[in-house]
Amino acid sequence: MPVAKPKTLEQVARWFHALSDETRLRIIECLDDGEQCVCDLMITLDTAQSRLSFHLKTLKDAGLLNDRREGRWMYYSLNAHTIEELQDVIADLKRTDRTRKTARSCE
Amino acid sequence: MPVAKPKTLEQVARWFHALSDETRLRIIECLDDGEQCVCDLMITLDTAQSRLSFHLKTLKDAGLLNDRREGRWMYYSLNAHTIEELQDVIADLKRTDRTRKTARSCE
DNA sequence: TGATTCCATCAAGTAATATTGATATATTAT
DNA sequence: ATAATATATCAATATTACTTGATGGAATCA
Repeated sequence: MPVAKPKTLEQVARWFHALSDETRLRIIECLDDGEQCVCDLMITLDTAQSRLSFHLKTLKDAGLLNDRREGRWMYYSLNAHTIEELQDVIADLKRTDRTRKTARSCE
Repeated sequence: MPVAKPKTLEQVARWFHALSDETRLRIIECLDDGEQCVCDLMITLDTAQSRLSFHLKTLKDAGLLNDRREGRWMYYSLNAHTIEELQDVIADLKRTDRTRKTARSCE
């Protein structure tokens, strides 16, 4: 039986928080096609630069994105490792056979 | 090739927001063992009643929990269907072979 | 009926996040 | 060096979320 590595609730909550915003989900959709520089994301997402920068930082600080400088451009990409960890977290929720158990009665 | 059903970004963001709080993650951990009534969750999580009620509502409104009344007690349980949908969302992020693609150069 | 239990909801206060416009920094071009 | 470009960061404000204590409703008990 594979046992999931322990991840702190704090870390998991941070991941989910990073994913809890539509703009950031749109960023992730874009990056799913491969890495992109900020200038391209600005055009694709039609978003003000400082706003985009804020959301990229939020995603990066949560560990969901990698970045790479090339000249004046910053390229962002998805962090595949974190995404796998997230997948594990959700998979753990499905582990239990929920049909079997009901609560003990409270009376 | 299975193509994921479209889920609105708004809905997905709501799911992730519901999961972005440590208290709510702890609730979900508890419910992973089967349904529980609020009074038991209060004891297990050592949480004030109105606070717990707030977080249960947040999870329920997001579609992550089911509830059921039995006498004076409310029993909450995980919504397995939503969890499967969430799993699909994360799985979609892994779809792409990311090693292949790099951005076109910006110069 | 009145009292009690379980829970939801509300109001007020506080904290955390997001948006906007302005400024700063790094890199490259002239 | 000066100018231009790409991006980050800051400060002010607006918005959203969370916590707490109080109140209210529904179900049960005496």
